[in-house]
Amino acid sequence: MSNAYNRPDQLSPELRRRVLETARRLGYPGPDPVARSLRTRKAGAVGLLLTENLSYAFRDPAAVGFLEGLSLACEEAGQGLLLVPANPEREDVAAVHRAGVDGFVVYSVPDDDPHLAAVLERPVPTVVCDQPDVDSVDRVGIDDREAIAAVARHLIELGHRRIGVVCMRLARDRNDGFVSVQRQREAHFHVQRARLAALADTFGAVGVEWTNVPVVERFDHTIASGATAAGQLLDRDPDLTAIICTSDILGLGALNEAHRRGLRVPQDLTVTGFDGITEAERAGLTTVRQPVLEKGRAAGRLLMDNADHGRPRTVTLDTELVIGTTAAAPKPVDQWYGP
Amino acid sequence: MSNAYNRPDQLSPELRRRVLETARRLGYPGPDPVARSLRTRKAGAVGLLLTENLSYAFRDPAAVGFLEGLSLACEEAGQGLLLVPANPEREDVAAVHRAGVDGFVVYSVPDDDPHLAAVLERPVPTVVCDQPDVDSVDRVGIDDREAIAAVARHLIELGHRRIGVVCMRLARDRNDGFVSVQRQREAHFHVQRARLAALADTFGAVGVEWTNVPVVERFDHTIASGATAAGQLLDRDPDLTAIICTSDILGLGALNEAHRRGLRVPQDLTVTGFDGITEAERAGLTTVRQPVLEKGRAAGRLLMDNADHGRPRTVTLDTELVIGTTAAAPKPVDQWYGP
DNA sequence: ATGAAAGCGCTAACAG
DNA sequence: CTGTTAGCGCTTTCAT
Repeated sequence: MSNAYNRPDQLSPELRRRVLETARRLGYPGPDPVARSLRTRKAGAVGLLLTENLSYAFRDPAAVGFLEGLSLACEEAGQGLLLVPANPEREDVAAVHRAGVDGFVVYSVPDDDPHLAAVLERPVPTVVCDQPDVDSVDRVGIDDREAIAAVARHLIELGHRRIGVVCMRLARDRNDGFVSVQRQREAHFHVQRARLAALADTFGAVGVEWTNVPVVERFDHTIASGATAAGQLLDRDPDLTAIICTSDILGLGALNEAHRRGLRVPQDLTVTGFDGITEAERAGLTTVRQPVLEKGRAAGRLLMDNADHGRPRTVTLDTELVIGTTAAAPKPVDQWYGP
Repeated sequence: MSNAYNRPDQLSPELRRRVLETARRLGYPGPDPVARSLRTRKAGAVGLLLTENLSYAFRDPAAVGFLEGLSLACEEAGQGLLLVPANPEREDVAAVHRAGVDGFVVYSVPDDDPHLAAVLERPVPTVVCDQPDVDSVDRVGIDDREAIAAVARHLIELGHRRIGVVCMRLARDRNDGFVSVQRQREAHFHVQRARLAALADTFGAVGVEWTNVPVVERFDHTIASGATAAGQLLDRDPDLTAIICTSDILGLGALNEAHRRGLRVPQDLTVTGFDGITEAERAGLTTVRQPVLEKGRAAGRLLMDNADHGRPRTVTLDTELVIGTTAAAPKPVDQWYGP
């Protein structure tokens, strides 16, 4: 009977037909997938853990791109994709425990997130992407330091020395405002930490004292947040010649705020982003393009490719500096004040 | 032991702590979610079936909106969301059988899709959204006939009589080109069928012979498809004064094609869409706004709201005609030729 | 508070 | 080709 459903080749087509028909007549709804999974030890699905509310994944274009890539890989392998409802507000890890999956992909999660810990305790393979800085687990990402250093070098060449930074959340607690150097260094989001460190190094190398560089953090990753963050920077230091944002979404917000204040971009203010989302390229934002779709696909393939790897594998994807129309040399007057 | 994990209240905290610690020391990874699901008869997840390749769901803004709403509802209920990899090319229904879920949401699927049939055979509740025209199952959608009739009336008032239509795929077979009235009537995608029928009725009421109205179908739902479809219409009948598209994506393509041909919109050609996606509203497309996010949320809530309903429930959401800048009265010269 | 046992529905292995 | 059986890991019930 089981064979009729699972091994069409093991019995005659005629018999199979008869069995199936009888089963249907008896109201048998087909094999229970859960019982089957228990027996075969295969759930046929990949779990995805995000730090944000589930719905956020569909609002952030970069996350959507990642999901598209991941779903592509799942489709190739005939696996389902289970979005795990891990609300970051609550510490409720139960959803991770309840997920019937053969493996996890963890995307954009702080390294001290209890959900991440719960995933790592599960006896299934895991691939982390971007944020978590976890040992002994497969990982896919980009070279965040080098990627944003390219932006920094570009601005340095243009002559910018008086800069401000807008970054995404650095830890699980909400901290909308200026960020101490200590908080930067202790950031639990690996990507943000790496980008800030690289900016500090690169600008430090040309004599910019990083402790004097204002960095503003935003918990919510929205265009509106980017705008208020840029406003905060400009309020404190109206002489900034450039605002570096660690994401395009924030960068688009900074652009809006500049326009709102009557600042011309790039004549009066340079703005940069990070990610290379469509909206940003359309706005001409100078940014770093990263292959978000490829990241998702690579993560999925790594997970599904069951070559039992002795040591954790790492996939590092390429990025590209995109010169848009939002960065230019600072106005001469600014350079007279400069260091 | 089971109690230690599931009923913290049934035993002393001290004991619980001890049990858990011992378990961990023994390398026990926590209760197996699949075995638990088998026993409790709850998978803790909702399955989503789409007719397209999984990854398509992340490329179409309307689908993304639907997913956002659905994930919102899942999150509320603490349920996971399992994207079922149902490749429409293959007839492989196994993925539906393997899905360990407590219910299904079916979105944008033709009424003769074998995946849909497989879902309906599973002994779990199901909610269909938009496309499938299935009896005795909960449904959420909009009044497609009335929604597009509003567009038709608007164009009629403006004076358009010589129109063409671009629609999405009408059945599972690829048919990129003009559509016979019969194929329109037999369309397996309920939404497309309803919209075409409403257009026929509304224009028919003012004396436009529907058999003379060219309708072009596209299998792929992309901007590029919309462009070539519009081109096909204009090639056959350069005197068209308006092109009605059954989606914004197609409408954006039609807009592109018009520009490419040097046709001014709306002076030389009127173009309309359907959905109300952001990109369309930004382009000023005259369209019908439908609450895609609400549709997803409503579908999820309907599914999760376990009030055992005697009869199937239906949720019909409101739509709104959005007057953009892509529709205007046809040029006088056209009217001279008109019927 | 703890232990023992039944059984969820299936698949894989083996005997006929 | 067909029928029988053990057991996947859990939760629940009942007995101690």
